[in-house]
Amino acid sequence: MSTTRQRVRESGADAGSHDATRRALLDAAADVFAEVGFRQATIRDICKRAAANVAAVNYHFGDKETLYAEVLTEQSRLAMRLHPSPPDDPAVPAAIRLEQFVRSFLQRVLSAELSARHGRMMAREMVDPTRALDRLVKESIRPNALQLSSILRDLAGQGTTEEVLRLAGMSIVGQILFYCHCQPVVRRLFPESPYDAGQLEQLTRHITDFSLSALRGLSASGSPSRRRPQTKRRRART
Amino acid sequence: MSTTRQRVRESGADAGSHDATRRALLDAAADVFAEVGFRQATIRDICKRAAANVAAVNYHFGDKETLYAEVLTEQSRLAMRLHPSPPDDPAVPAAIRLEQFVRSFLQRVLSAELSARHGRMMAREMVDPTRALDRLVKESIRPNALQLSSILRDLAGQGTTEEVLRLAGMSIVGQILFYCHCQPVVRRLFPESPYDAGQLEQLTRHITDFSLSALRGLSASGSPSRRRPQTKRRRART
DNA sequence: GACAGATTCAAACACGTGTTTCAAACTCCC
DNA sequence: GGGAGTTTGAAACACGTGTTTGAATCTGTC
Repeated sequence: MSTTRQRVRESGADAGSHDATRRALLDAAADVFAEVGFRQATIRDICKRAAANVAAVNYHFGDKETLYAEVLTEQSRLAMRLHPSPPDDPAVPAAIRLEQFVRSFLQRVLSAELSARHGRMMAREMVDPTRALDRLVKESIRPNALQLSSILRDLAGQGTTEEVLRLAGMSIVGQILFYCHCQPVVRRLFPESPYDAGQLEQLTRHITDFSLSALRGLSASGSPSRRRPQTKRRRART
Repeated sequence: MSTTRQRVRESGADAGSHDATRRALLDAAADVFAEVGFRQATIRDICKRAAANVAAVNYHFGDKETLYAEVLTEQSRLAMRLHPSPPDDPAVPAAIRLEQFVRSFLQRVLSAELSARHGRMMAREMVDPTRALDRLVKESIRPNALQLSSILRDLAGQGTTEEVLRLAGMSIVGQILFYCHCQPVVRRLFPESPYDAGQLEQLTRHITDFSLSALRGLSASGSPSRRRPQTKRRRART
């Protein structure tokens, strides 16, 4: 088992032991935070993996929370750099842009080359937020939501209200995040599910098709939301 | 601030102080586990809310994990009793059964009268599983998944493969769970979102419409999954 | 009322946590 | 090579954790 520190130091680019230790800490911390979350992660575990002393975190970052914040933004930028959202190019058909949006989103949160670190950390932030969530929303979640809105606006019919667009956006993001947030359950329900690149591509196509098909139907059924008179609310009677 | 214990004792039905303490512990534990999760919850906090001694948990339940397991199944059964899944009645149109499935699911995980305890605990189990997850999958998640499959089988066209049914099911559950798992984000993106009974009903209708519309499209487009030749994989450039 | 058993209680135990301390080792520059 | 400044290291600190202990109190029964 080679420590992160060794990997960093052997990989050349050793700009002094200060930066090497800092790098090793960031890498080890990314693994640990993704595996067990901010609160459950221990500085001792991180430092052991980075082959650094327990005091290293406080020396280089001040405290655990600052280290976490740096890891979070670094992983977020890394994921966005490796799998960027599609450009907002009006020349590209909106359906294609939606597919690209879904694909890049899925890859950011699930692709193996990132060990799904970003996705796991995001999932934890949503279910069990830390003080870092506000910045995360501002810097990466909200921009993403706005981009999806813009794609959906192009896709939907003229009469579609902002509210329907918002709901449709959440339906799409919900489908994507399901595979990220519920991975332990999906693996138990469908043990044959590989969660590899091939399946990611299959998921991309399914979510895109499912959502495009849904949007076509919603546009076709027109704007009035007063439909379905047959079902009164809550009339289950066994 | 009245403690759970007081509430229990004042509410009559005091079948001896043993059972009263046990009940108070279960209630307090449900609140705490839902608020901060199994690992972050402390026995001292639970006992303080239950107005019981620190040793009470070990005396009545053995240890923290056993208490957690009991809370989990109790809350799960409570949610299922208050908002049961629709019966598998072939006389009811599948579209209606889907709507009832979505509504009861949303109510189980989000409705205020349960303080969304069940939903929060489930969300935590999925993102950060404990040893209780296996039983949860076996006793409540898998049966639910099977019921959804049965509804979808009735809804989809004849040629629909098991795999497409599975994917569609996950698309639907993903939409439902999004509002549960991502509540902190949704509240930040849309501060006006009330998360009340009215919105639950609106969500029920949206998710049902969206999904029915999607399924109609998928059935119509036929079984062959080899479509969309125009987009080669990963050709983003820029 | 007295006794056995059940229940509660304050205190303690053993351990793990984030953080701090300060001396030792190292680095860099002259 | 020496010394200032940086970085590391082992140890300790203060606190919070789940669990245990054994005495005190309560409960029901004769």
